[in-house]
Amino acid sequence: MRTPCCERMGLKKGPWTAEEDHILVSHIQRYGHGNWRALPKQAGLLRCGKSCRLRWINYLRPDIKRGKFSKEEEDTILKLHQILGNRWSAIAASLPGRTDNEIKNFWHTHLKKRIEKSGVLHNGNAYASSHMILQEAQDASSTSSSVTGNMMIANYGLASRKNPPFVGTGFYGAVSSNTFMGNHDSCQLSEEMEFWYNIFIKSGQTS
DNA sequence: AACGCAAGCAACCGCCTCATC
DNA sequence: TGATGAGGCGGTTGCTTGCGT
Repeated sequence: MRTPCCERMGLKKGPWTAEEDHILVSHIQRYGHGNWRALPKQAGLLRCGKSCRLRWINYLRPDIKRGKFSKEEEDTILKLHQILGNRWSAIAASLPGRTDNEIKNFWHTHLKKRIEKSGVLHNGNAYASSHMILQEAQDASSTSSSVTGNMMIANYGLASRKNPPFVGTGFYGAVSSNTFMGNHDSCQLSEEMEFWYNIFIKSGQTS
Protein backbone atom coordinates (compact mmCIF):
# COMPACT_ATOMS: atom_id res chain seq x y z
CA MET A 1 0.00 0.00 0.00
CA ARG A 2 1.47 3.31 -1.13
CA THR A 3 1.37 6.37 1.04
CA PRO A 4 -0.34 9.26 -0.71
CA CYS A 5 2.10 12.06 -1.37
CA CYS A 6 -0.27 14.53 0.23
CA GLU A 7 0.01 12.82 3.58
CA ARG A 8 3.46 14.21 4.12
CA MET A 9 3.54 16.42 7.18
CA GLY A 10 3.11 20.12 6.78
CA LEU A 11 1.59 20.17 3.32
CA LYS A 12 -1.20 22.64 2.86
CA LYS A 13 -4.62 21.65 1.58
CA GLY A 14 -7.74 23.52 0.57
CA PRO A 15 -8.28 26.58 -1.60
CA TRP A 16 -5.29 28.22 -3.22
CA THR A 17 -4.36 31.79 -2.34
CA ALA A 18 -3.46 34.44 -4.91
CA GLU A 19 0.10 34.36 -3.65
CA GLU A 20 0.39 30.61 -4.15
CA ASP A 21 -1.05 30.98 -7.63
CA HIS A 22 1.50 33.63 -8.44
CA ILE A 23 4.38 31.50 -7.18
CA LEU A 24 3.22 28.49 -9.16
CA VAL A 25 2.65 30.42 -12.37
CA SER A 26 5.97 32.22 -12.28
CA HIS A 27 7.85 29.03 -11.47
CA ILE A 28 6.26 27.12 -14.35
CA GLN A 29 6.76 30.01 -16.75
CA ARG A 30 10.41 30.15 -15.81
CA TYR A 31 11.32 26.47 -15.44
CA GLY A 32 8.40 24.48 -16.85
CA HIS A 33 6.94 21.54 -14.97
CA GLY A 34 9.23 18.64 -15.70
CA ASN A 35 8.60 16.90 -12.41
CA TRP A 36 5.41 17.69 -10.56
CA ARG A 37 6.50 16.04 -7.35
CA ALA A 38 9.68 18.05 -7.17
CA LEU A 39 8.04 21.28 -8.30
CA PRO A 40 6.48 22.46 -5.04
CA LYS A 41 9.77 22.09 -3.21
CA GLN A 42 11.68 23.91 -5.93
CA ALA A 43 9.06 26.67 -6.08
CA GLY A 44 8.80 26.97 -2.31
CA LEU A 45 5.18 25.88 -2.10
CA LEU A 46 3.78 23.85 0.76
CA ARG A 47 1.63 21.79 -1.58
CA CYS A 48 1.90 18.31 -2.98
CA GLY A 49 2.76 17.87 -6.63
CA LYS A 50 -0.66 16.55 -7.49
CA SER A 51 -2.30 19.62 -6.07
CA CYS A 52 0.04 21.89 -8.08
CA ARG A 53 -0.62 19.96 -11.26
CA LEU A 54 -4.38 20.13 -10.77
CA ARG A 55 -4.30 23.84 -10.01
CA TRP A 56 -2.22 24.55 -13.09
CA ILE A 57 -4.24 22.36 -15.45
CA ASN A 58 -7.68 23.36 -14.24
CA TYR A 59 -7.21 27.00 -13.40
CA LEU A 60 -3.88 28.70 -14.07
CA ARG A 61 -2.96 27.48 -17.53
CA PRO A 62 -2.88 30.47 -19.90
CA ASP A 63 -5.00 28.81 -22.59
CA ILE A 64 -7.94 28.10 -20.29
CA LYS A 65 -11.23 29.32 -21.70
CA ARG A 66 -13.53 30.39 -18.90
CA GLY A 67 -17.17 31.30 -18.90
CA LYS A 68 -20.31 29.72 -20.23
CA PHE A 69 -20.24 26.78 -22.60
CA SER A 70 -21.44 27.59 -26.11
CA LYS A 71 -24.18 25.65 -27.83
CA GLU A 72 -21.58 24.01 -30.07
CA GLU A 73 -19.54 22.96 -27.06
CA GLU A 74 -22.63 21.51 -25.39
CA ASP A 75 -23.46 19.53 -28.52
CA THR A 76 -19.92 18.22 -28.76
CA ILE A 77 -19.95 17.14 -25.13
CA LEU A 78 -23.28 15.39 -25.55
CA LYS A 79 -22.21 13.55 -28.67
CA LEU A 80 -18.83 12.55 -27.33
CA HIS A 81 -20.32 11.44 -24.04
CA GLN A 82 -22.61 9.10 -25.92
CA ILE A 83 -19.53 7.52 -27.49
CA LEU A 84 -16.97 7.69 -24.74
CA GLY A 85 -19.00 7.68 -21.57
CA ASN A 86 -17.40 9.45 -18.63
CA ARG A 87 -14.00 9.79 -20.28
CA TRP A 88 -13.75 13.47 -19.53
CA SER A 89 -10.15 13.94 -20.56
CA ALA A 90 -10.88 12.45 -23.98
CA ILE A 91 -13.88 14.71 -24.34
CA ALA A 92 -11.82 17.70 -23.19
CA ALA A 93 -9.28 16.97 -25.93
CA SER A 94 -11.91 17.97 -28.47
CA LEU A 95 -12.78 21.22 -26.70
CA PRO A 96 -9.79 23.57 -26.79
CA GLY A 97 -9.46 25.62 -23.63
CA ARG A 98 -11.81 23.45 -21.60
CA THR A 99 -10.57 21.13 -18.87
CA ASP A 100 -11.79 17.67 -18.00
CA ASN A 101 -12.81 18.91 -14.58
CA GLU A 102 -14.81 21.76 -16.04
CA ILE A 103 -16.57 19.47 -18.48
CA LYS A 104 -17.25 16.94 -15.75
CA ASN A 105 -18.78 19.63 -13.54
CA PHE A 106 -20.80 21.00 -16.42
CA TRP A 107 -22.08 17.55 -17.21
CA HIS A 108 -23.17 16.83 -13.67
CA THR A 109 -24.77 20.22 -13.10
CA HIS A 110 -26.42 20.85 -16.45
CA LEU A 111 -26.32 18.24 -19.18
CA LYS A 112 -26.99 15.13 -17.12
CA LYS A 113 -30.21 16.53 -15.75
CA ARG A 114 -31.27 17.77 -19.16
CA ILE A 115 -30.67 14.38 -20.71
CA GLU A 116 -32.38 12.51 -17.92
CA LYS A 117 -35.38 14.75 -18.41
CA SER A 118 -35.47 14.23 -22.14
CA GLY A 119 -34.97 10.48 -21.71
CA VAL A 120 -32.02 10.17 -24.07
CA LEU A 121 -29.78 8.46 -21.53
CA HIS A 122 -31.80 5.30 -21.27
CA ASN A 123 -30.04 2.50 -23.06
CA GLY A 124 -29.84 -0.27 -20.50
CA ASN A 125 -28.57 -2.66 -23.12
CA ALA A 126 -25.73 -0.47 -24.29
CA TYR A 127 -22.96 -2.76 -23.14
CA ALA A 128 -24.33 -5.76 -24.94
CA SER A 129 -24.80 -3.63 -28.02
CA SER A 130 -21.20 -2.51 -27.84
CA HIS A 131 -19.94 -6.06 -28.17
CA MET A 132 -22.04 -6.55 -31.22
CA ILE A 133 -20.70 -3.33 -32.64
CA LEU A 134 -17.13 -4.39 -31.87
CA GLN A 135 -17.65 -7.66 -33.67
CA GLU A 136 -19.10 -5.83 -36.62
CA ALA A 137 -16.28 -3.35 -36.58
CA GLN A 138 -13.71 -6.14 -36.54
CA ASP A 139 -15.44 -7.75 -39.46
CA ALA A 140 -15.53 -4.49 -41.34
CA SER A 141 -11.89 -3.86 -40.55
CA SER A 142 -10.63 -7.30 -41.50
CA THR A 143 -12.61 -7.64 -44.67
CA SER A 144 -12.26 -4.21 -46.17
CA SER A 145 -9.87 -2.30 -43.91
CA SER A 146 -12.44 0.45 -44.02
CA VAL A 147 -12.07 3.66 -42.09
CA THR A 148 -15.29 2.80 -40.32
CA GLY A 149 -14.04 -0.47 -38.98
CA ASN A 150 -10.70 0.87 -37.86
CA MET A 151 -12.28 3.89 -36.29
CA MET A 152 -14.76 1.83 -34.39
CA ILE A 153 -12.06 -0.47 -33.09
CA ALA A 154 -9.99 2.53 -32.06
CA ASN A 155 -13.02 3.94 -30.40
CA TYR A 156 -13.75 0.71 -28.60
CA GLY A 157 -10.23 0.70 -27.24
CA LEU A 158 -10.65 4.26 -26.10
CA ALA A 159 -13.80 3.53 -24.23
CA SER A 160 -12.68 0.34 -22.61
CA ARG A 161 -10.73 1.62 -19.64
CA LYS A 162 -13.46 1.69 -17.05
CA ASN A 163 -16.76 2.45 -18.60
CA PRO A 164 -18.84 0.39 -20.93
CA PRO A 165 -18.50 2.01 -24.33
CA PHE A 166 -21.28 3.28 -26.55
CA VAL A 167 -23.56 4.39 -23.78
CA GLY A 168 -26.66 5.79 -25.35
CA THR A 169 -27.62 5.85 -28.96
CA GLY A 170 -25.50 8.56 -30.53
CA PHE A 171 -22.60 6.80 -32.17
CA TYR A 172 -24.58 3.67 -32.67
CA GLY A 173 -27.35 5.60 -34.29
CA ALA A 174 -25.08 7.87 -36.24
CA VAL A 175 -22.76 5.26 -37.67
CA SER A 176 -23.62 1.66 -37.10
CA SER A 177 -27.26 1.78 -38.05
CA ASN A 178 -26.39 3.39 -41.33
CA THR A 179 -23.34 1.30 -41.99
CA PHE A 180 -24.41 -2.12 -40.87
CA MET A 181 -28.15 -2.22 -40.82
CA GLY A 182 -28.63 -1.43 -44.43
CA ASN A 183 -30.36 1.86 -43.80
CA HIS A 184 -28.51 3.95 -46.34
CA ASP A 185 -28.55 7.65 -46.47
CA SER A 186 -25.14 8.20 -47.93
CA CYS A 187 -25.18 11.98 -47.72
CA GLN A 188 -26.07 12.06 -44.04
CA LEU A 189 -23.73 9.18 -43.37
CA SER A 190 -20.73 10.90 -44.84
CA GLU A 191 -21.44 14.06 -42.87
CA GLU A 192 -21.74 12.09 -39.67
CA MET A 193 -18.61 10.14 -40.46
CA GLU A 194 -16.74 13.30 -41.19
CA PHE A 195 -17.90 14.80 -37.93
CA TRP A 196 -16.70 11.87 -35.86
CA TYR A 197 -13.59 11.39 -37.90
CA ASN A 198 -12.63 15.02 -37.37
CA ILE A 199 -13.28 14.69 -33.69
CA PHE A 200 -10.88 11.79 -33.38
CA ILE A 201 -8.30 13.19 -35.72
CA LYS A 202 -8.41 16.46 -33.82
CA SER A 203 -7.86 14.79 -30.49
CA GLY A 204 -5.09 12.64 -31.94
CA GLN A 205 -6.63 9.45 -30.71
CA THR A 206 -7.13 7.40 -33.78
CA SER A 207 -5.06 4.28 -34.06
C1' DA B 1 -33.33 40.20 7.81
C1' DA B 2 -32.69 35.45 8.62
C1' DC B 3 -32.86 30.94 7.41
C1' DG B 4 -32.81 26.75 4.50
C1' DC B 5 -31.97 24.62 0.32
C1' DA B 6 -29.99 23.71 -4.14
C1' DA B 7 -26.67 24.64 -7.68
C1' DG B 8 -22.02 25.43 -9.10
C1' DC B 9 -17.37 24.71 -8.78
C1' DA B 10 -12.62 23.99 -6.88
C1' DA B 11 -10.06 20.66 -4.89
C1' DC B 12 -9.06 16.12 -2.85
C1' DC B 13 -8.88 11.01 -2.93
C1' DG B 14 -7.91 6.70 -4.58
C1' DC B 15 -7.15 3.90 -8.40
C1' DC B 16 -5.03 2.83 -12.89
C1' DT B 17 -1.40 2.91 -16.35
C1' DC B 18 3.07 3.34 -17.84
C1' DA B 19 8.01 3.92 -17.44
C1' DT B 20 12.03 2.72 -15.09
C1' DC B 21 15.00 -0.06 -12.40
C1' DT C 1 9.77 -10.10 -14.38
C1' DG C 2 8.16 -8.00 -10.43
C1' DA C 3 8.50 -3.72 -7.57
C1' DT C 4 8.24 1.02 -7.35
C1' DG C 5 7.41 5.82 -8.50
C1' DA C 6 5.19 9.40 -11.10
C1' DG C 7 1.57 11.16 -13.91
C1' DG C 8 -3.08 11.04 -15.16
C1' DC C 9 -7.92 10.17 -14.63
C1' DG C 10 -12.70 9.83 -12.82
C1' DG C 11 -15.47 9.94 -8.68
C1' DT C 12 -16.59 12.42 -4.86
C1' DT C 13 -16.62 15.93 -1.32
C1' DG C 14 -17.35 20.17 0.73
C1' DC C 15 -17.32 25.15 0.48
C1' DT C 16 -19.45 29.25 -1.60
C1' DT C 17 -23.08 31.61 -3.65
C1' DG C 18 -27.63 32.63 -5.13
C1' DC C 19 -32.43 32.20 -4.61
C1' DG C 20 -36.87 31.36 -2.48
C1' DT C 21 -39.61 31.60 1.65
